[in-house]
Amino acid sequence: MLSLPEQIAAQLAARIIAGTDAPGQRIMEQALAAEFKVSRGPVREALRLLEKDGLVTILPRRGAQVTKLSIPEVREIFDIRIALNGLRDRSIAEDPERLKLLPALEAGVAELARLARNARHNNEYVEQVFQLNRTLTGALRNARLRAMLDPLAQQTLRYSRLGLASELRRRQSVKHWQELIKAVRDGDGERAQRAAEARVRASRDEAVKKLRELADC
Amino acid sequence: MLSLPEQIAAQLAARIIAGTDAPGQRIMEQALAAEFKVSRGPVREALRLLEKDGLVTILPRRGAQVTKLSIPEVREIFDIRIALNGLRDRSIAEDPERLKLLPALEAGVAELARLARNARHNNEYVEQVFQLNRTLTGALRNARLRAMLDPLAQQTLRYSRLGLASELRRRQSVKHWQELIKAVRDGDGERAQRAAEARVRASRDEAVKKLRELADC
DNA sequence: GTCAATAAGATTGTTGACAATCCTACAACC
DNA sequence: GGTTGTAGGATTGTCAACAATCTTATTGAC
Repeated sequence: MLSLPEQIAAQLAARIIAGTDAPGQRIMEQALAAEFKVSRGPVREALRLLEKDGLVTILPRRGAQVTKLSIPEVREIFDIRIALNGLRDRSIAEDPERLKLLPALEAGVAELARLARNARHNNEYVEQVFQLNRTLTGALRNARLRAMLDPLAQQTLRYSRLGLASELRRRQSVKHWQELIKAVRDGDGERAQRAAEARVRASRDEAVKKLRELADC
Repeated sequence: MLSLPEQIAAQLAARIIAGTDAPGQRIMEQALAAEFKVSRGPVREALRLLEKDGLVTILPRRGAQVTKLSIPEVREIFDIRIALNGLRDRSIAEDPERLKLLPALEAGVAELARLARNARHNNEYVEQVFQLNRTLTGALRNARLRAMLDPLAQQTLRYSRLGLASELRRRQSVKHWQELIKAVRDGDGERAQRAAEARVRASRDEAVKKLRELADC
């Protein structure tokens, strides 16, 4: 059972990720309280929860707004993801119980490869990458690392879509995932780490490139 | 000017880090509200702030308590620090403006080397390491990484003290810092990253070892 | 003697009202 | 014309009371 603030936060998060609430848009406590039929207390707390995940930015005495990321900030988040996803995939590859994860991982990557072949499936492809990441993060023993990774993945989800538009990139990405599977199977932590780092780095570079192109328009 | 919740959070944080409030100790909103002569609202928010930094753990409907870390959890935090301090020191070594940082870094490490020679200075030594880390983190361009690193360093501060008791360890630690200086001077990001990883890894292993010894008593 | 049910007290969660601050529009002045 | 100062409204910050839930102590049955 989710607490009242958590329920409100979840609904707002869905809106923000879906883009219904645009970046930079102001969020007012009163309005949300009226909408959800609660007082401002739980709404305040929900906004604090979303701030922790980076989806909302709170300015003292000036309220909250949907987080608006500049290109350097998107890059920053990807940089952190490179390091932490590396640690994650290394931990998983070195976990004695990693073999239990392999079937799900293989099935997920097979589906990914299928989606990669057709550009029309770009959104499904990105969604599948997100699910694969959730699978891996969920298998993590380090609860703190999990708590840090989930919001970062969520924040970059919007921007990841931009970077995977080309077939070349999707094929390259699938290769990285297949490399990870091998590393996990062999229990080779270093290799898993390198594959993860390369994967997220490629994602970062493409996202930044696409954002720059969009900014020029 | 710090907001009311921030002021309360800062005072509580100081207490927790100093050990005045012991790990596992229950924290009650009412009591704090009376002590700080405010209502429970700001206190609630202060506790949420401390939870974000990991100093306090909030259990739904059961209040807050000073975070109590198990040995595996301490290890988890150090593991994350290995990855993120690596990224930090690499970023700094590759920063075009890194040379501005060198004098402070060199002075700090020289002071560290002086303190390392005498076991009586163990607490000052640990404090100096903490300050050096703050210097580096403060120079970081990536604001998000900074916001993640500061709480992690704070959380491990208590446990770092345990690991640096032996002269061998202190001397080894100084070596790692000197290696970092060289890497920063040369702009060698990879080398800086490796030095940082080795440094924090050694810190982790010693802290975990000492905690295990303490747990046996 | 141990365990379970229950009731009293304590504590967190929520609410609506009040206080402090910020933003906007308009007017006076240089 | 542009800038500064000043109301008015809007919005966040704080408070104290009430509701919901949890903890603890006690009682009773087995």
